Amino acid sequence: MSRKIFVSAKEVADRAGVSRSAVSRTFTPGASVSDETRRRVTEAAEELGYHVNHLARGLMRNESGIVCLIVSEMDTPYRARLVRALTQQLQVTSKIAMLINTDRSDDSVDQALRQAISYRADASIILSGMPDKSITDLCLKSGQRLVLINRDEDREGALMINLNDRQAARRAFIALLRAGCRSFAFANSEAMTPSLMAREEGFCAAGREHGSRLRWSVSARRPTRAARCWRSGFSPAKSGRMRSSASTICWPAG
Amino acid sequence: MSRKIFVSAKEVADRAGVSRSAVSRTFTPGASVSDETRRRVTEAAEELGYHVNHLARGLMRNESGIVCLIVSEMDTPYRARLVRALTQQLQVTSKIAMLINTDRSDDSVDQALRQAISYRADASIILSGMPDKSITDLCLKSGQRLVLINRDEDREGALMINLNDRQAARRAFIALLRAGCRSFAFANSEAMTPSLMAREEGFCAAGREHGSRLRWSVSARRPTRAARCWRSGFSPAKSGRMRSSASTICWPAG
DNA sequence: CTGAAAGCGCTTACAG
DNA sequence: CTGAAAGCGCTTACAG
Repeated sequence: MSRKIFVSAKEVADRAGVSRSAVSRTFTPGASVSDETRRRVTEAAEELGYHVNHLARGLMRNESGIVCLIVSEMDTPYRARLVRALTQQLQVTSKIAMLINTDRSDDSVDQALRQAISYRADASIILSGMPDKSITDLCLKSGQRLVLINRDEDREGALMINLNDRQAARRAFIALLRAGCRSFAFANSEAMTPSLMAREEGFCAAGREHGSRLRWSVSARRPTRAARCWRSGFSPAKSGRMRSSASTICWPAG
Repeated sequence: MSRKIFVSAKEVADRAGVSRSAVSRTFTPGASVSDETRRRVTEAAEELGYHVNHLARGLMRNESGIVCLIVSEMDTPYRARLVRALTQQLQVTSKIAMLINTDRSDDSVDQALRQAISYRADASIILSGMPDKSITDLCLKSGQRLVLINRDEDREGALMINLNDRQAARRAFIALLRAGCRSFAFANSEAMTPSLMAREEGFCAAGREHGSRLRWSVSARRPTRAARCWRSGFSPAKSGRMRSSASTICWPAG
């Protein structure tokens, strides 16, 4: 059905009147080839439209050049920007990004990692979800690097990149304060993940340090659930509920 | 440095007491293997953490399973959503997306396509920019499929997916009209690409068909350039300029 | 159904 | 610097 016929090194070698080895060397930075040989090979390759087969090269070099980006809901502003930045930087270092979408299903991330292994990715970067320890161990054991971004759980041997939530929330408060806001509300989810709680703590702490003329509230993600609510002085006051489906929002209520 | 040691089919074969062929067949849907052999192979593979090497498989099958997504500014809402939908659908059909970022530089898209060829992608989907004919011809000739999304230029042999700009702009007008808007403005870029002009035409045409009590204006993307401006009855009236850096905007001005 | 063998397109010591 | 040769991990006729 699909008869793919890319030109091979052999064809280039024949046209240039050299060995396949010479062709290979010409496309390997640092390999020893005479200028004359290189010239003839390059010329022949150009005429034929030759491109090194990265599948075969990866097989031999034991290095595919592929880095998997594992992410869910990637059209979210934060993730979209992250994915863009990552793919760009990857390209700068001559790597290439493979993008794998995950969903809410349990083994979604595990499946993604299995794909990464199948394509012998040099590394996998996880932006969403958390895979089973058994599969991450296999990756690590096989020599694949693992990068976890903003993941709560720990994975021995993986590179972890985490946001300092407490500090970030603190800065957000200061920024709002400087902008002239004097009445605040902080809406949080009831998921109570470490990240969410750290943000709340950071924001609250900063609030407390800056006087008591502030209105303060913490609410639930789902409006149907009762929400906790504090007012004035950053201490609980009266219950209320808010409409919000976003993960975490904080805004000046004044 | 990076000693990668993934388990191979040979190891699985040894542990299962069968030939490498049997292992290969077990992981090839539709291949003839006895239940007993399949069971032993599957078990051994599981224990060893074996995963078919897609690099090698792609080499033999002459089908990598890779589809390249070539796109610039992918964190833009429209593109981010498109990339997400594409990667998801690709996964459903057992393909995998390779993401390549392009920028404004001239040969950016050509380079991306060269990457696609190097990895022997089964297909390339171009969301941004337009590559040289020479390189697209090479792709096509090599048997790689090419999909162009919303590209103005034509490329014989490539699958073209285009938005019906005229129709879309028409619908936008109707939607605004139904929402109760009675005074309209249409801001356009001076780039005058076929897409932009088609949108303008569609919007204007719909406007004309719905009476003359409408205010109408077309402006330039760059506020420093003089803008064309029509008012009342959808005919040119008075020049003006507008502040806008967006590509195309239309909004009710009343 | 099964295994031995050839071959995919490359890289890399090895000997010249 | 250069080529012949071995080998990467797989698939697929081929003969049994």
